[in-house]
Amino acid sequence: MKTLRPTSFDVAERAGVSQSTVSRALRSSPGVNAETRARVAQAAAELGYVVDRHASSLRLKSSETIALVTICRPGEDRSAINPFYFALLGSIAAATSARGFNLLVSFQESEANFRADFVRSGLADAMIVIGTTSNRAAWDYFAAAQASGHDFTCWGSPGGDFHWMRSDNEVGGRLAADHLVATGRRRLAFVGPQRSPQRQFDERRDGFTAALAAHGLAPVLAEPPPAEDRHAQGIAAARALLAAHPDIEGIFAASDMLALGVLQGIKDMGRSVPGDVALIGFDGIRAGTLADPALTTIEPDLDAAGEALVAMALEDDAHARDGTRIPVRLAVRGTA
Amino acid sequence: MKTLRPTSFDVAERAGVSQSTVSRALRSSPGVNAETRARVAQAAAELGYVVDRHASSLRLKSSETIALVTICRPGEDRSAINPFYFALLGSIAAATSARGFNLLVSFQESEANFRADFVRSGLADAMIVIGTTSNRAAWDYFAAAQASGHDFTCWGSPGGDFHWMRSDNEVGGRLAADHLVATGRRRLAFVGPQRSPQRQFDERRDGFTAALAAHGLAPVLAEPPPAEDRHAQGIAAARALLAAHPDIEGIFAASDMLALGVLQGIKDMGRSVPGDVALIGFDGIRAGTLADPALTTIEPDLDAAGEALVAMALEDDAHARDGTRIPVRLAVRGTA
DNA sequence: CTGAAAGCGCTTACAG
DNA sequence: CTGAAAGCGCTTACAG
Repeated sequence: MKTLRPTSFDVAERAGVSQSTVSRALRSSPGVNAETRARVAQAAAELGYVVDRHASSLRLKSSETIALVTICRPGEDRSAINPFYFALLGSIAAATSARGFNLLVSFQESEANFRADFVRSGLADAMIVIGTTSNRAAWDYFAAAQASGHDFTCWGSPGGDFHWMRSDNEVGGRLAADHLVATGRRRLAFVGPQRSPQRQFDERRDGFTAALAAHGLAPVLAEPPPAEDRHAQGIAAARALLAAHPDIEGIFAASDMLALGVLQGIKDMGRSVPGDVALIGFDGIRAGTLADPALTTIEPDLDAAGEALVAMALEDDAHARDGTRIPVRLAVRGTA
Repeated sequence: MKTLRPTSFDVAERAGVSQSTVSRALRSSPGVNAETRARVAQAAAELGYVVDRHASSLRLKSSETIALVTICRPGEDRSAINPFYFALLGSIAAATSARGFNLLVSFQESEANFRADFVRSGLADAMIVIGTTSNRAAWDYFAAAQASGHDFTCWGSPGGDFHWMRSDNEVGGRLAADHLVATGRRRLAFVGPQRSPQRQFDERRDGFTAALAAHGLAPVLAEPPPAEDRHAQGIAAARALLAAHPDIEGIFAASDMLALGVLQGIKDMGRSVPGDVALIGFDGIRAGTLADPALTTIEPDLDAAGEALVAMALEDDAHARDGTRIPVRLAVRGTA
């Protein structure tokens, strides 16, 4: 029942001008008589005319869209994706939309749906890759894709020689250390992957350790045991940590999902938070504010992250070069 | 530094065939010699050739993409979007990708970025609209858009005469009631909007009420007071409810975000969960599993929801007609 | 300031 | 089974 979509020729006929004039008027090209322009706009509105983006993009060789791929864990249920990536997706969408661009999203997890040709097929002008760094096959695929000319920008430098953007992790680690020390905690621990291929967790740990060293302190470093997901890892890590070091007074967890598990683990061990043990996470995910008590965390400026990723992918911002850092802040809530 | 993207003419030259043959071979049209097809595929691979989607879509008049718009609260931070919608977005992405379609996403909140012309501009073959029902201006805009011929399918029937798909809310309400009664609770309450323009919350309440009536019981109906978001509403609602009805033994909240607030509110009143008060939510969001205790909830089958929304939007499933219900199940966790 | 025409890179009906 | 050619709906250099 769909009526044939009107073309610029239909608008031209109705406005009594040529098709070229319709195109110029609608793109607000300079040098179109104001009255003509109004007549065209009028006719277009009456017909419900909208420019065909395929014809337009084909001609202009630009689609004004960004492709965003989110790497998932293999077999992972979509609702189990780390909420941090959904929040990042939202901020990328905002930055994209602010430029009048469209956003194409793709969740990828295995050979069955790996894809990196969004730019080459003309579908997008640039590609951004975010998501879990634990999917080795996915990152190998994207490393190979880059080698064969598919360019992209990613979040968090998951190994490889990628263009990346990430939080100011070191400063975040320092903020966590300083806050814990300022509130009187001395026996501290860092819970996070110690041998991750990516640098993010290392940076958080190093910033934490360096700031503590300035106070003559050294944290216990706890590697979370393998488990179903970050949350489960956090629970197990906290239990083991408190069993081995009953005197721990403060914990800095490498991410909020891990921290939420640690929170549960601390409670499981019969300790109170923040009374017995203070806790600080990293990411600023919404679920942290819903925890009991609400999670104190290091929060990256997500709006800045979305904008910087898009700018860098589009290469239209000389300042958004490799290694730019997204500012973070300490969000003091209930756990520390 | 980007080399000119190769076209089908380049592939044709390299394979020693005509451009039309390249197109046929790559689209696996019938009636192409196997050996020719292999030679073309070979040449395409060597050149890193990928079909230009704009040229292809222009010709085929189909883009094989779905547009998904998510309505946000005005002024809402992207990370504050109800996680249920992110999960739904993920399942829609999965259903879309399973068909080899692309997904274009757009978060909209105010006049500044309302847009409904994805199909008319050729960018997408169909449009799905999800998100908060509390943004009146947005739904007025989409009602007007529909009136002027922009068709779409939405989640939850937010008023208007839309094509919609929603959970089997009544059954969900019944499951909650039966579980609460089966575990010995008699003094029960429903916490949720009573005068919402949309029917979803009413259906959950009605199912709950009807099932209780069969046991000769009637719930207290508590309208959450206005507050910043659903979570804050839940906290306030639980406090007021328990102050007015100290003998309440079980609560069914209209959504998980509300339930998470109710959980906090119950604790604030010095009651234990589920010891003193049992609690059941609705939606099955991830944050519920992170609560302490983990939230018992009514969980819609999101995979089915994504698939049904896409099928209905594409009108390629005779069974996915208006009014189809997505099955729900009771997920028993810690709060009831 | 406006119009006629070429061309973006495909797909497919029409010949052979 | 394969090729030459038309045409999808735009944008813009070229004339006027």
